[in-house]
Amino acid sequence: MHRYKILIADDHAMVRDGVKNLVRQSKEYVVIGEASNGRQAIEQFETLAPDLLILDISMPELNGMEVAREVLNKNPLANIIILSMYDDEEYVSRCLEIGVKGYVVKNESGSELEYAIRSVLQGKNYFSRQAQDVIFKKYSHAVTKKKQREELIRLTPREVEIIRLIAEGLTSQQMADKLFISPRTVETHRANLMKKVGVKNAIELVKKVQQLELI
Amino acid sequence: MHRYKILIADDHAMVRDGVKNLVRQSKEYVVIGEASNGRQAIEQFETLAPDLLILDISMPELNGMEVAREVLNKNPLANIIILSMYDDEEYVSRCLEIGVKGYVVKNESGSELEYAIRSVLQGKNYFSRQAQDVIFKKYSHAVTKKKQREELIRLTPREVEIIRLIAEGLTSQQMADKLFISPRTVETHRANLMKKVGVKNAIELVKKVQQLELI
DNA sequence: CCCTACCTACGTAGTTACACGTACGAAACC
DNA sequence: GGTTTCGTACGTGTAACTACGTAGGTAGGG
Repeated sequence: MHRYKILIADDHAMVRDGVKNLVRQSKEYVVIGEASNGRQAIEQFETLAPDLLILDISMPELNGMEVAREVLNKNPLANIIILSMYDDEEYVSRCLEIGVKGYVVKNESGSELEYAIRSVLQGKNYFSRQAQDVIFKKYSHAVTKKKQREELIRLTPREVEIIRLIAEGLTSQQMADKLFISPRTVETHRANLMKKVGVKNAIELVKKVQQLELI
Repeated sequence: MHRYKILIADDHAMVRDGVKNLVRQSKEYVVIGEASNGRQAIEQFETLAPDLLILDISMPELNGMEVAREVLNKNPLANIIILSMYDDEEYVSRCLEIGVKGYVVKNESGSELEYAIRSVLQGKNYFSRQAQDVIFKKYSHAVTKKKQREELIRLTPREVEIIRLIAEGLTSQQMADKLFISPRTVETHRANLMKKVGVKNAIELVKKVQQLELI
């Protein structure tokens, strides 16, 4: 019978034992190795070729994220779950960027990790609720900020139309042809827009608008 | 004893009953009204002034999101939870933008809604796991796409430097002064950048780079 | 009826960007 | 030792943008 091979890296034996116990409950998984620092984790990953690597985020030598980055550099398809004490936004974002498949905050229940393991081995991502929360907050902050700024700078419908075309890279002449107005009118709108937004050329204008529009 | 007043709007009596039952289990809440369409929901909200409005997303007359928008327009501090069959990305995003405090997918367990009610009345937001998932996916897609594209279009360090300055709205002359190089050199870089990225002017260039950089 | 906001349009003059090239030295890579 | 990549630099001509104005018509609200 095939069992998924799991490698655990954490500098606290107690945590490793906890994970081992959890994993042992299911016949589908087997822990084939342990590491207590980042350097070891990388070495063992290469010799043991596990199906899943569970990494504590804080370890001596190399921390979990650094290990993840190195492992994923050589093996982009590696399955990695990060265990962390913190649901720090910076950590979560960076883990996402690095490409780890799971992020579990330690104070969640054990079943959280269990579920994460199952999901990741099925090819899905699993970021625990708290980890998602931080991204969610980031996102909703962005959305509300967007609204606030939209209210600060009020553009007329025509101006919105114009600025979209500017952002698409059209010249005044092209916009004029498209809107059946004089290129001079387009330039007036452009000038008004720049004045409203408080910038001094079209480049900054587009940049500003891009920022307000969605980011 | 003070009880939080709740107004329920859903076109299915069964759902309303379900919610009522759920709410009745706690002495802290009381359902003070029901509506079976969007128009009614708004009217009742204004006459009853509930502490919390639970809105089904699909209703005759006005749907839940439209109701939410109207109510929040007049009363920006209103507490609103949206109930939905779908974890559609579009819905979730729009609800966030509108400013609802909670979004619960109906096939989640009842305790999900219970928790949402509690959270929202405590002043927190609550978007159920599935709803967060869509935002999460959106975000992680963005992150991985960013990485992919970064690899597709490889810029030299100097080019990165130049493009940042372009994005700040500097003219070629200003960049030249800043970098102690000829303005013609700056223009060469600019031209190379436009060629690499595949656009035809600085505006599009900045727009493109903005997109790749974070969104 | 007045006032404000909006869309429209123009003039002049100066600045900047863009397209099309070419070219050379340094460093890195094969 | 050749090739590629990168950063540097220039010329010329056209197109586009920007700054500074002015100004008429229309729709809506007070």
